[in-house]
Amino acid sequence: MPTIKDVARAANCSTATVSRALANPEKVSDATRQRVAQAVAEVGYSLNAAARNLRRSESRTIVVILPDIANPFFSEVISGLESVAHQAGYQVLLGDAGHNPERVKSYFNLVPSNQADGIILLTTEVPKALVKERQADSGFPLVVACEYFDNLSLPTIHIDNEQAANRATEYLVSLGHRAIATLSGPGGNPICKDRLAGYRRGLADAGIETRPEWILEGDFSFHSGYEQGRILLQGGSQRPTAIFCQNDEMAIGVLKAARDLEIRVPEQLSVVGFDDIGFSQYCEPELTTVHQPRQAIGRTAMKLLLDILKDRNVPFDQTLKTQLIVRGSTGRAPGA
Amino acid sequence: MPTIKDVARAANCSTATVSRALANPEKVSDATRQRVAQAVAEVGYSLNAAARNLRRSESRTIVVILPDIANPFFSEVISGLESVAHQAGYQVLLGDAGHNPERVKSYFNLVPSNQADGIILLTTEVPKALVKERQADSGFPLVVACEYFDNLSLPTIHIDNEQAANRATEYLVSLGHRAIATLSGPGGNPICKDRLAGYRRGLADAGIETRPEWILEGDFSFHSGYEQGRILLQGGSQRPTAIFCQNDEMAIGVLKAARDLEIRVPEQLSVVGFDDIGFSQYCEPELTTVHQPRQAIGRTAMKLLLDILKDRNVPFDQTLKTQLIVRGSTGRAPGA
DNA sequence: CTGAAAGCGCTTACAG
DNA sequence: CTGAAAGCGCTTACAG
Repeated sequence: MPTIKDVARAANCSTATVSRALANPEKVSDATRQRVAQAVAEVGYSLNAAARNLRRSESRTIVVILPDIANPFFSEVISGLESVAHQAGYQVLLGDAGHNPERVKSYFNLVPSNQADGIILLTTEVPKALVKERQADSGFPLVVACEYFDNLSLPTIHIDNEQAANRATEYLVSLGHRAIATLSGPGGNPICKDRLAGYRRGLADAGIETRPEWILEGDFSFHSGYEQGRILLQGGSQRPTAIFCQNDEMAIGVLKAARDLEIRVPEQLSVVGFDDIGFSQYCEPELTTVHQPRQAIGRTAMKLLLDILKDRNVPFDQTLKTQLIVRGSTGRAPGA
Repeated sequence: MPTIKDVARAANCSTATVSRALANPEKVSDATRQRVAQAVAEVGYSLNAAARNLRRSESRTIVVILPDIANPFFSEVISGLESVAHQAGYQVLLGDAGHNPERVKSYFNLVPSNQADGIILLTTEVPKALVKERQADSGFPLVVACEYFDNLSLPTIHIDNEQAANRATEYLVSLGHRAIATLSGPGGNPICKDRLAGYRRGLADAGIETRPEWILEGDFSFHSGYEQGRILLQGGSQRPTAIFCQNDEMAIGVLKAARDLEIRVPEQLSVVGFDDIGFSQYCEPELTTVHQPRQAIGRTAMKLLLDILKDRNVPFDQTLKTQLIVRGSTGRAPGA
């Protein structure tokens, strides 16, 4: 591989000048700049990033840690993250945590090892100690998005999960439903607790008592939605007329369970999801769901991290707006 | 950040010894190894990867270029790629091409700039010149998977697209269908041409003439499946009784078009997809489709690339097996 | 088994 | 506007 020395020789100048011509063209005369450009082409030079990173002690790389690359929720968040990063001259390294704490640890280690300048965390399924030592005052460039940690001080981009879940529940109430079940995500997750709280408040405000057997927990997968949906729909004396699911995949699993049990949606059962993934418009019936501004979440999170890296004074956390999208999976309660 | 010097001081030895203790523990005495380990913990050392990369001129990073991160087909391929890479001590940098040739160029540039050791290409939507100069004999470590380039000599992992499409078509014929349409992916893509060829051969072998108006092209999205599905299903004098789609998302779009037009699947229309994405079991009805061994494709591709990097003698390209999965979206032809 | 020393390819403060 | 030189933090061939 040709190095900066080869370019300098070909351009008949020093390596310092080549470096300047490439990184700060305005610090160099027109003639020199042109000679260098030509020499670069001539010898087929490309800058050795390892050397630059070592010298500058920065990598212009941001690591984004995902819980699971297969989750369709994240694709648009990533697209938002990447657009801002690339514009600012940063690359994005996507790290799939794959429910593996060791892997997460090794992604975090990319920062002290000078392979990444900062981290965006899209999951809270990480060793707690790892994050505790890296709160805002530690100087570790870390931004959390989509989810958040209880009782930790970390810059975070999120939505108002309690409010969004509450609106969804209120909407079901407004359709005359009173037998409203819910399917939560993993119970330890703060956003799941918030969504559950929003559901509870929605029922309480309508004077409806919650039933423990109508509050089930899944793991955000199609499959768990299907399994828990079957339990809700064929168990016990009374059947719910509506189910609020904490994400779209589980809601789509519930739709399938209803189909298997020959329960018609929305005539006999209303189903609401959360996220508005692309697929929610292609299931049968189309899914009523809470739309999250996923692009914007990604863009805002990356902006925040880049601002932190530049030591700019930035808003510590930001809450973005959601919107309930009404489609075919919800209707008036039977007999209402 | 503490450096190797700080560790050497704390362990009362040279930096060379520290380096050895960390990278080749067997080259160092037990006592020294322990002193170094303790010193590392004491000063909170972590190796500067930029310095190591510069010195070794390798990055232990593989870049995987995806056409579009939102495409659910790739998640499992990636998981296969990552598992092999991590085991071998490599990281994976996922690059979203986003239909942007400039971005692809910059990903390729990571290799000469010493930020990546090799590239795995999961799309052929890249500037042709970029690949032409990097064929097998160029020494550029590049492996293509899932897709391939016509007339270029590049190590490739793929399936037999012609055969898989042919089997799917034969299956429809065996159900008594003779009015079989197809929905292709982007026509310039070699794998799409192969699948189309398999379809044509299936019809020819059954003595059925192809009809140009029954060979439509989409872009692999839900939406294009829906649009083209409507055209196939409401156009002209005769309606096809079966549609073979070149991926699952388009097939799911076709299912929706059929629903809108009140055409019952599979009673009045059979639909076959390709890929077997997770969603194909949760649409209504469940999709008959060609299963691709996505994990295995990923694993095999990464193994091949790592072998190439180690200069091992390796099979140049490998074809993995597919399987037709019969589900609820196909049935006997009406009146057959 | 260990150390002194060279060198990977850049960038940048300093001097002119 | 340009160059000489130091130095970023490692690894490794060489010598002992």
